[in-house]
Amino acid sequence: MNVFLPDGTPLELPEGATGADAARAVGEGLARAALAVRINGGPYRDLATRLRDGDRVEIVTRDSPPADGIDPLWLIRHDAAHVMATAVTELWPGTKVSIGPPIDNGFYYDFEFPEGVTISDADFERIEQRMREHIKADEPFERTEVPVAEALERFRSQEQPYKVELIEDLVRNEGVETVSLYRNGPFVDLCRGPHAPSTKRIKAFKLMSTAGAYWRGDASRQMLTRIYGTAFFSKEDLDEHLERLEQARARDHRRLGKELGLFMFSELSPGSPFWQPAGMAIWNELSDLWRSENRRRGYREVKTPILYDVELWKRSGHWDKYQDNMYFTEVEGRPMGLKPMNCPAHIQLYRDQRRSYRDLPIRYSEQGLVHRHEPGGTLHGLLRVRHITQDDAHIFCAEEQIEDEVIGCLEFGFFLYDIFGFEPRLELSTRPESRIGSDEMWDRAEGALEAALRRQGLEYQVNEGDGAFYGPKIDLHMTDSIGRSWQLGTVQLDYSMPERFGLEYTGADNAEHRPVMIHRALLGSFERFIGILIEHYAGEFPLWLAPVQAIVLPIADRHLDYARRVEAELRGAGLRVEVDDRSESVGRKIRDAELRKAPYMLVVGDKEQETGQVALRRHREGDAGAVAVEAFIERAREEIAARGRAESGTRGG
RNA sequence: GCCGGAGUAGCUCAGCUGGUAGAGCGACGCUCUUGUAAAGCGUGGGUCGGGGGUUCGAGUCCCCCCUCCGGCUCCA
Repeated sequence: MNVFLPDGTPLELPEGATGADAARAVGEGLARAALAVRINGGPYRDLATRLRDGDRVEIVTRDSPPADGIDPLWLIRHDAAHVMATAVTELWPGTKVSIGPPIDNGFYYDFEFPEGVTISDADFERIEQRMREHIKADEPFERTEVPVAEALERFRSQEQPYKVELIEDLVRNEGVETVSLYRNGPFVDLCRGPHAPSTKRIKAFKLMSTAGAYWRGDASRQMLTRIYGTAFFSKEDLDEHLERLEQARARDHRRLGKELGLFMFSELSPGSPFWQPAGMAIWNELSDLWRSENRRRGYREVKTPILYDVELWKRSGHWDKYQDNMYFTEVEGRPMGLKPMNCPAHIQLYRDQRRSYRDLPIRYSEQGLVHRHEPGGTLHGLLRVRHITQDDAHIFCAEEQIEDEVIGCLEFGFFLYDIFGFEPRLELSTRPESRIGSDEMWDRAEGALEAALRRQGLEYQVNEGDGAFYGPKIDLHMTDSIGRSWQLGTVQLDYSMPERFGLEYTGADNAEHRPVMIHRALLGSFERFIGILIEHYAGEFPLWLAPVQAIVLPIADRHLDYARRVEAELRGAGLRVEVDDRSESVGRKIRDAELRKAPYMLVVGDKEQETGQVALRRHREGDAGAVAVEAFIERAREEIAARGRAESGTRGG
């Protein structure tokens, strides 16, 4: 028979030839490099797949493009997961296996170890050693297709309940009659495939960490032990990956927060940052920006209490839906709760007067301090805290104003993100199972958000069932330095709260109408946003955000007076400036200023003192020559006004 | 909340099988007075996360709790 290579060249092969045969027919080199085969532009298939006359055949090697979400690395990571399961089940007989997929940057496998066995990274060496043996043995991955009954019998007799459950679900949900099994060496796994031809294709791998993981992601089910690993086609690629991880760790906001003296945490108030002066400088810049932009866009700033009679929370629905995450106390015998959200407070402001359609939309903004009892195991530096300062706003508007207001919120968000060079992902979250309000309300609310997104031509992903209990929302997500995704902004549409609190406005028809509420946060919270900023800039803030914008470095003690005069002048110009007055060498002062990531170092000695200048040094860029103090001030002011994106802000991106 | 790991000086960390704690950096003092990424010498500094227990004796072994780290679940 004849098959055709990607360039159209025909290749003559015997009947029943496989992808591997085709590769070998082309050349020994390709046969050695071959990982899988694509037939007629289809998905990756095992190299052992039989070809048919007239097939267009493409041999997948490490450099092949992905297809159907699978790429060459996916293959060997999938292989590595099987090999790891092989090693683990040999080392700890009786271990129950569940699933082991490739993921971004690696793979994992979830196991249930025999009673009394716990695994930690101290066991990795043993497991890796055993894996290396299997890889060296060059064991082929052999696919067999077996009837469901046979597969069930096999895994039941081996006491592998998770595999049995997976097969039963495949039968129930997909009506399958056969399942595929893959064997490598002594290990047979239920697996859809595909796999590379043999274990030897795994050229470099490393086990990374262990974790608990619920079976099927369900917290009410068995907790399994997950082992994460990664695999590459070469030792160099693996080393490069490890190096990248190391660099990412260096920009972890918790580490930089400590190094740069931005904030701290105390055991005395877990999940609640203590802001040092340097961190507060960043906070205040952000706050100024936020405040002036809100004002410009027709928001009026308010401030509301943090402690309320629980009656309020019963009325709002938080008592029923959110109690477990709230803090309660008693004041003179009266049950009170700390606010986890600002909306009921803003509703009180709305209700303080009768409202007319002429007043709408009413836009209240607040840097609202809320407390949420986040479970202990979920706290994470500034990114997941219990003490949260939201850049909150609530818009009360008429139904026909919704679309414009939602668009206004999104545009505001993009305006802010653009300053930092952020490109967040949008997600539309729809009605959750546990909710308040009628289906008809939810239809309208979801429809309005979708209409706004479409009108702006924005790309978004739908998260079914992920909405707030009172309404659907559009969320804006960002990724941190080690690839974890965090929600920043949110725009939420709410028909429920206005109803629960009986909000009204008088329409042009002189009848009472019900307003709609839009809940909106753009930075999300100051805490989280600053955490993301620290990682984004790797602590090297643009001038306008830098906690210390310039450090004056006198060459010798006799220049201290002049240094202080420069300091006073810069401070008078509104700059955050310090003098390094230690009796240290210039080299030392520069080194320390560099480590503090100060954008500007101003060296002053005899020459500068005589001429009224400073010797400028830009962070990371070295000596930039002498300039007059006034000229530096001018330059700094311009840079600050531009918010410095071009100067240094993009470095962290 | 769940699984696993960790908590020793301000920071980074050492401390073997139990015998009353150590380094580097920082801090402080003195000397040096310095021209673009670490001057020299010296001095302090620790209820070993907290509480119980075992032991003649606990940083070290056991139990409980707290906090942090990596995940999982959750994140209105």
